Amino acid sequence: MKTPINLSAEELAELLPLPTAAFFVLFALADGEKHGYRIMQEIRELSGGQVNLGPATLYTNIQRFVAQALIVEIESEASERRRTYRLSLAGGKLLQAELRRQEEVLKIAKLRKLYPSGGKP
Amino acid sequence: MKTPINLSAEELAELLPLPTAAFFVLFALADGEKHGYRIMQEIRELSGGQVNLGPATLYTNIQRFVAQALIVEIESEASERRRTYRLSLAGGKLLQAELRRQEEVLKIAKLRKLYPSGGKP
DNA sequence: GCCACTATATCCAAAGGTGATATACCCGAT
DNA sequence: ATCGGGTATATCACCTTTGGATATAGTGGC
Repeated sequence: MKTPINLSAEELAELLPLPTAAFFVLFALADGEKHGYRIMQEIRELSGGQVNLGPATLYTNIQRFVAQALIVEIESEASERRRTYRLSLAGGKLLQAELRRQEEVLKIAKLRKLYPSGGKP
Repeated sequence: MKTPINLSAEELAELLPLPTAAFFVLFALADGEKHGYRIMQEIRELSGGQVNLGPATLYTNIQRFVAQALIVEIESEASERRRTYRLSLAGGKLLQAELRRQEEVLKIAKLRKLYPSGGKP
């Protein structure tokens, strides 16, 4: 898997909706570069402990994203034992598309008054 | 699979986050009872064609939800060839919990200004 | 009579997720 | 100094979820 493939816009659209674990990996990287283990911690924190990736889920997702060129490994940090990643342009676009998709769903949910969205208490 | 099990609150919480297909099945039922095929159409419409369940995904999800007593089969409609379902109380609670979870994520995304959320056009 | 659509159901393979296990480094406490 | 816990990456084997294909059958238009 040495050749990252640059996905077209159509191929990017076909990745939607993202599975939860995949979404959170991109989401965790959205506010800056991180190494794998840090991504895992971030996801646990972001989700209030509700989403907890095991190492298998984490690293297979990272490897897939690197192969798809949605995230990029960068050489920073003197520490040899860490591999640090950041979102690529395509990865950022994909994340935004997914967030927009999710917002559409919540809009419909609010219109249908499906849940007490902290409107006014 | 003749015995639907009533899940406790803890068991319900462990189902979060819901996989996309499972979420949409509950979501499609939120505004009223529907039969299987209608659920499928509703999901396609709700998602602007982005989510398209195959029959296997649809019916295995329905069967699982019935077994978990998250949806209930009801006898309405003279038509014999349709099986109509509605959300159970537990199913409704689960859907709301999932919607709340998703909203939390989007709140964080907005705080981090990760995407141009259609603020005011 | 035929075709497209509605409707449910199952088979099978592919994709995705998870716990267990392994390796190894770092650091603080005993 | 060493022991244990946390950091860090990686893979295995199993399971769940998903999706395309296939099957069956009723309905409605033309």
